[in-house]
Parts: sequence; structure tokens; C-alpha cells
Amino acid sequence: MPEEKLRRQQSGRANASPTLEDVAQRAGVSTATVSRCLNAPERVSEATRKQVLEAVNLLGYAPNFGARALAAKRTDTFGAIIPTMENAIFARGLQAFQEELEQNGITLLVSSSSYSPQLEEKQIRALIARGADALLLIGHDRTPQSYALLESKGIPHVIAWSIDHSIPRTSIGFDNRKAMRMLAEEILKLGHRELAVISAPQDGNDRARERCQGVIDALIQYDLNPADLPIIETPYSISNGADAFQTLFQSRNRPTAVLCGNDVLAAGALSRARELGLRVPEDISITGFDDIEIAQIVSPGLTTVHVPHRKMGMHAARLLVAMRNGEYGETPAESLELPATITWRDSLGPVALRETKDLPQDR
Amino acid sequence: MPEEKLRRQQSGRANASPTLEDVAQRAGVSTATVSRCLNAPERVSEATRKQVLEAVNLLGYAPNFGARALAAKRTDTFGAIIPTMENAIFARGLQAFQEELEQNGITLLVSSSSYSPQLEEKQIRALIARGADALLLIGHDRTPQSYALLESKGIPHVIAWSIDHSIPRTSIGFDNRKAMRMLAEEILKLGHRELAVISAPQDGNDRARERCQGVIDALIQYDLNPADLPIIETPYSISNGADAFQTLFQSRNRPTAVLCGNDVLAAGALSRARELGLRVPEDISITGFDDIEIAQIVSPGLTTVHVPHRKMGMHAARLLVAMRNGEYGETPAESLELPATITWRDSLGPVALRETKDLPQDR
DNA sequence: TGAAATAATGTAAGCGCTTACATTTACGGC
DNA sequence: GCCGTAAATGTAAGCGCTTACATTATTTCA
Repeated sequence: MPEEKLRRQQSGRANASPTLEDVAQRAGVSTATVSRCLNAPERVSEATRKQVLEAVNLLGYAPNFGARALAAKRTDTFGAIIPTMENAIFARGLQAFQEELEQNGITLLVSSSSYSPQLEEKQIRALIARGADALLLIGHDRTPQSYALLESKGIPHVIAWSIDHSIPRTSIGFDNRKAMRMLAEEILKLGHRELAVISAPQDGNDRARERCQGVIDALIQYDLNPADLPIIETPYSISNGADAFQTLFQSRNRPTAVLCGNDVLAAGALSRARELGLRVPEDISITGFDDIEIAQIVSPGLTTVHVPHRKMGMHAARLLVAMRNGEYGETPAESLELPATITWRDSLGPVALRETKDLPQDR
Repeated sequence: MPEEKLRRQQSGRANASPTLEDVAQRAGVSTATVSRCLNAPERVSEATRKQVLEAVNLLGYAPNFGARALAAKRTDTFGAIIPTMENAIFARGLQAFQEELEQNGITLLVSSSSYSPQLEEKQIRALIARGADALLLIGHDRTPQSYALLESKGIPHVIAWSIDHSIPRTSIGFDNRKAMRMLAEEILKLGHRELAVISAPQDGNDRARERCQGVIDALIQYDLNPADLPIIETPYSISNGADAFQTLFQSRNRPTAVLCGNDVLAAGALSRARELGLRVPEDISITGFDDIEIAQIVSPGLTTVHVPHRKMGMHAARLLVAMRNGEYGETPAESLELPATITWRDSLGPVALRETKDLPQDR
């Protein structure tokens, strides 16, 4: 036994964590036996196991994760990098993801990138360094280095909240563009012709981009000019949604329907609309995207695109576990598209036959 | 050089991560130099440093965290265990916490305990095993084993979102009881005498318990019988808040004011009230707690207790960093109490002079 | 110019664990 | 009782990194 270690044990520093060796000594067995006892109990006799467990409890032993990972070359840890924890967009999906992982004895490490590809790259690096066996990522926009990193380390990963069949990369989610187009068509069907959108910054956010593209698709289908579509980009937050709404409302071409890139923005828009004395949907229609909890508590309830959060999370977890276990060999697993549907509430109505001057003016 | 390693390098498995040694070899220096280059650049000459960095980039080297932690005995990683990520209660505080840590080059690991002390104990163990240098915990209720663990490993930790001067343990937060009492007094001052509360389950949640106690305190001050106070316990969620509200509303002693244990519950109560055809606050008053974003977007806006989320997070981080750096020696750092205030919006009003039969009945 | 001081680098011993392989023990069957 | 087999346990070699200590190169100054 090394001297330093010996000294430590003699002086009995209570503070330092006991090691496998301490346990072994206490139980009167070798470290190998203790290790087996913890990782493959069936390979150890009843009697010894009892002894070892006793020693473990007595000493309050907890294995050192780093050492274990180092030796075993696998951590049973997955990582997830989401753009933000601030609002609930990803919370439910992540929860499902984590529950499914837990079933498989896997721990989840979460970090958030604040919608910045650079930051995300850093996080990927950090998670890999920490030994993440596999990664959950949101959307397709990231630095080439990020992909290179993933590739070169051979880290299984799936991309959620977005899907792109043209890319040979397993993703699991829904078609943002199609979903938003569907909603936009409903709006057009209700007679609206003056649309506007409040979106998250499109740069580095393929979901936002796709959603905008979706309304453009619908516009084109109705022979309207996409160039006329006002799009305000602003980070997801209630107050930003409110401000953007006001800008739109005060502009020359006041829209009759405002499509928001997500429910948080829409909630902001809605409350500002109310503050401005507007009735929704009689005076103006507002829609969201995501169908998170706040969509149903604002009033009027938000008509929005329902995203299969939990399903995405669960499937992503299963896929990732399978990939980690090598069930797909070298070929990437197939992507999985889940349907997004419209949840009808009350914030969207038919366009009003009205004189613009009936509306409250703000000058 | 060990054989296995040699073989690997010869066969050139591109997949495995390059190690310090690979970099060293490539740069033609020793591993020690590479290590220093990364951890204490000033101790290496300009020229070598350049060479090494080049090799690092070329190889896409990223240090193995576990190995580093094992050798250096510190991880620059803090952990935080919050009860839930599902709603936004802890999001803002956590964000501030994390921002402050980042300033100090510390990475944050987050996990959630679902309000279960048992689960929390597991998480503490996991975080410690992962080498967390320090921990942020919420509230005082946890298993004795959890505390024992923290104690025996000598892990610096602070408790946030709650404060208890009677316990020799550093906490940083506000006085839940006092805050709720303050709110309840305002309600009583407005003439309400029939109060009710919708709380989170009090077991294992000292914040919930303290808040309930706070309204009891106020009741006593007004010579009212606390035994008459209906308290419904239900997990934080909008729909639970709604259901609880309905139960209360349908009970014999219909309250004139409902105090909710947090804003999420209150938002649910509010929306159900509206569904039941009640006007808030004319027919019934509803209050929240936390002052998270949804408090201002529901209508009417929620009168609620404003909790200094960001301040708590930031101070907790600073304190923890100081503790980790040994600035407090053996004595625990002092607790810090921050003030909680009332944010007045529109969901609380004076008690109505009214006949009960004027209200919509639900039978 | 040379010795002492200083800066730069190298050597190698661990950190706490897992696991291939070696060794010991237990158990039947004849 | 002896031997073969299987089960239980032990031995020890790393995993990739940091760092105390040793060594070598460079600088400084009398």
C-alpha cells in the first residue's frame, strides 16, 4: 500500500470519502470482490455480499464516478442540450426523456445553450468530456465543428423538435414547416388576408425558420405576396411578444391575424392586445405554437399548434438507448416523424367585416 | 508504452478520443508539459505552447473529465437539485445561479427531485459521485441521511428558497411564513373572513408548510379559528389548481378569498373561476405566490408575493464559491435573508357585500 | 567567463475504479 | 478419497490525467 494512503488511514481523516479499498479492507475481501458486489452481485456469494454491503453502509461509501468511468469506459450518462430552461417549451419533453432514461438506469445531464450555436458547441464538448454516452440535441442548426466533434468521437446523438428527411442524421420530431403552414391555411380559410408573424430570431434556429417558411407556403398557395408579410424577430419572452405585437399593431398595414412562433410570444401578444383595448378574436386573431400550459390559461385560450412533447422525449430516449447499445451498428437509425396537430381554442376567429376606424387608435 | 495502447495507435482507430499522451507525442513534448499548457499556460514557453495548441487542434483533443477530476481532486462543477423543472418556479433563480457560476469558471449540473426527499438523497449521492464541489439545495426538508452524507464528505452546500435562523446551516432566501402572513393580513384587512388555501403537499416541503402557517398566524391575529381554514393539498399544476378551486367553491363554506401556495396553482384556480362564471375579484379573490411570468399574463393579473428569484440565485452562487474556496474555514457561512414583497395586481379585492344566492350555483 | 539563480521541461507516482487472468475453494461422481 | 468442473475470490494492470520532484536549459551578474 502506498505510503500516503497508509498515513491517511492511520490518522483517520474522517472527512475524505472512503474508497473501494477501504470497504474491501473493512469487509476483509479484495477490491475486486467489492467491485463485483456492486456491479454484478450474482457473481458473489451470499455471505460475502452481506459482509461487503455492511461495510459499504457503515462507511457510507459512494463510488467515485470519474474513476469508474475511467476504468469502465462508459458512464451510463446521457446529455441533453436545450436552448433554454427559462420557459416551459422543452420542459415536458425533457421530463419524458428523463423518465424513459431512468427506466434504463441512465442519468441525464442537462445544459442550456441560450440559442447560441457557439455556446452549444462548448456544451457538447463539456458533456463529452464528462463522458456522456449519447446526446440529445434540439434542431439542426449548429456549427460544423459540433458535428465534426460528434462524428469523430462516435457519440450517438439524435436531433429532436425538428425533422429533416434530406439530412442523413437521425432526428425525431415533427415538421415545423408543414405544421405552421397548416395553421396558416386555417387562418386564410377564415378570410384573413393581412397576416403578420412574430418569430424567434431565425438565425441558428431552424424551427423558427421553418415555421416562417410555413406561413409563406400558405400565402403562396393563396396567391398572396410573401414579400408583404411582416415578420418581427425577437427572443422568446412574454414581454417581447407584447412589444412586437404593439409594433405590428401600430404599423401602417395593421394585420388581422398575428401568428406567433410560440406560445410564450403569443401570450405576450394577447395580453398587450387586451391592454390596447382590443377584443380577441373579434378585433384581431392571435395564434401560438407548442401548446404548452400557458396556452390554456390565457384568455381567450390560445389556438395553437400542438406539439407532441412527451412522445418526442420518450422516443428520443428509446432510440438513443438502442443506439448506445449498438443496435444499429454503423448505420444511423431512421428518423421518426410525429404528427403535429392544431389545438383549437378561442384566440382565432373569422376576419371581421369592419371599418378600421372603429378600432381604438393610439395616437 | 503499454502494448494495447501501442496497438491502438498503430491501427489508427480514428474513433477513440485522443489522449494527453497522443497530443504530447505529436507535439514532441511530455504529457506534463501538455497538461501545464492547458492548465497553467504561463508556466510554459511561448514556442512550446504554440506547438502544443496546434497538436490539440489537429487532434481535436478534449481532456477526459473523469481522469482530470481523479487526478486533480476538484472538478469545478457545482450541483443544484431543484424539486421540479416542469414549471418556471425555479427557472429564473437557477438561471441567475448559473450565470454567476459561469463567471467563476464553474459548470453547473442540475437535477430534479420531484419533491421527493428519497429521490433527492439519490441525486445528492449521484452529484457527489460525479464530483460536485458544492451543492445548491432547495428548502430544509430532507432525509437525515442526506445531511449526514453532506456532512461526512464535507461538501459545501447552501439552502435556498427558505430560511431558518434556528438551524445552523447556511441558507439564503426569504421567510415564507412571514411573507404569506403579510399577504393574508392584507386580505383580512380587505374584509375577507372566509379564507381557504390551496397548497402544495406539505410533507417534505417546508416552504409549503411555512406558507400555510403564515396564513394561520394571520388568522390568529384576527381572532379567527385556524381550525376552520380549509386547506387543500395538491401538487403544483394548473389543472390541479383548477380542480382544487372547484372543490373549495362547491363546499359548504364557500370562501371569499383563496390563497394559493404558488402562482401555477393560482392560475389554475383563476381559469376555473372564470369557467364557473365567477368574476375575480368581485365575486371571489385569488392570490398567488412567487410572481413568475404567468402571474402577469393571466387576467386579471395575479396579486402575489414577489420572490427575489434572481437575487437568491446570484447570492447563493457567490456564497458557494466562497465556501468552496475555503473562505469560511470550518464555520458555516451566515445565512442571508432577502425580503419578499407583495406585488399588487387585480385578483385581490375587498370582500363583496352580497347575497350568496346571487352567485352562480352549480347543482 | 563562470557560478548561481531561474525558467522550462521531463519523470513517474498516484487518483479510485474495473476486469482479464490466475488462484483457490466447493461440489459431485465414481 | 480423488479428480474434474464450476463457482468464488484474489492479483495486478491499466483507464487519462495532475503534480511533486528531478533534470536540463537559459539568464543574470560579478
